[in-house]
Amino acid sequence: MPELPDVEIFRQYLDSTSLHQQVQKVVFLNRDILWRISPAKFRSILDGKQFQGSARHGKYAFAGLDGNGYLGFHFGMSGSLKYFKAGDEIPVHTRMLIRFVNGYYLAYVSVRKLGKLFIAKDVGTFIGEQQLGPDALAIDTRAFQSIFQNRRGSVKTALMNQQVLAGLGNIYTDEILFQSGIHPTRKCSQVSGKEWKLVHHTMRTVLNAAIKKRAQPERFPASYLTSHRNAGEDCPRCGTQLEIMKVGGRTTYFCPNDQH
DNA sequence: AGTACCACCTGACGGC
DNA sequence: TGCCGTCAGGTGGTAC
Repeated sequence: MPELPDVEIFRQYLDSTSLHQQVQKVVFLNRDILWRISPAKFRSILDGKQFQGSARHGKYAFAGLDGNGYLGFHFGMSGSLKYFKAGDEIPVHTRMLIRFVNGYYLAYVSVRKLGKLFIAKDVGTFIGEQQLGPDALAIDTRAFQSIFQNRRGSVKTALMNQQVLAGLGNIYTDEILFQSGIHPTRKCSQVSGKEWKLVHHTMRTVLNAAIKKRAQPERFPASYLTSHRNAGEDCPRCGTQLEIMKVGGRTTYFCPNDQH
C-alpha cells in the first residue's frame, strides 16, 4: 500500500522500534529485492552498525547508519516492515531479516518483490541520482504551482510522476483530484493558478489526514473517494455513479458530476 | 515532453 | 472443485 502516507508510517515504525540497537546479522530469504549491491556487500555494510535516525523522501524511506550512509527502502506495490521477537513466527513473504543483538528482528516484507533495498551515501545524492521531484509534503504552494503550470500532459499523470513530485501514487492522486473537483484528464495548462493552490492545499490536507489515521483506508472518512473504489459505487458527495477509466495506464475513479 | 505498451512478481477474485 | 483470465496503491525500459 505504499504511497507517501504509508511510507511515512513505515518510517515512524522503524524509528520507534529499530534505532540504537546493534545489528548482529542480516539474512536474505530472497536476494531479488536488492538493488545494485550484492548480499555480501550489503551485509558487510550493516554488520555491527546501529540505525541512528530515519528520513523519507516521497515513497522512499532511509535509515541512517552510524559511520556513514543509509539503508534505503522502497516498498513497491506490496511492501512493509515488521519488528518482532526471536521465537515469534517470521512474517510470510519476508525477503530480508535484520537481527539485532537484543534478540529482536526487523523484517522487510514484500509479497510481489517489486520493492527494493539499497545503500545510499546520503539522501540528497540519492534524490539527485534518481532525479526525484520535491517531496509532496515539503513543497510550498508557490513552488507547487510553478512545477505544474507549464506542463503539457494531464493533471493526474503529472501528479503521479515521481520526477515531478515525489510521493503521490494512484489512490491518493485520485482522492486529491476528487476533493479538488478536477477531472483527472484535464491538461495541466487548463488548470488556473487558483486551482493549483486548491490542489496543493487539498494534497496537504489529505496526506496529513491519512498519516494521522496511520494510512489505514478503513479509518478514512466515508466522504473520501478512497472508500468507494468499487465498480458501480456512487459518489459520496452527490450520489452520481462514479466512473472508471484508465489514465496513464492506471485505473482511475472519478465523479463525472463533481470533477471538471 | 508525453504517451503507450511491456516487463518484473505473487495472490485474490470472478466466471465457467 | 479447479482452471484461467484479469487485476492490483510501483517503477523502468523501449519505441513512437
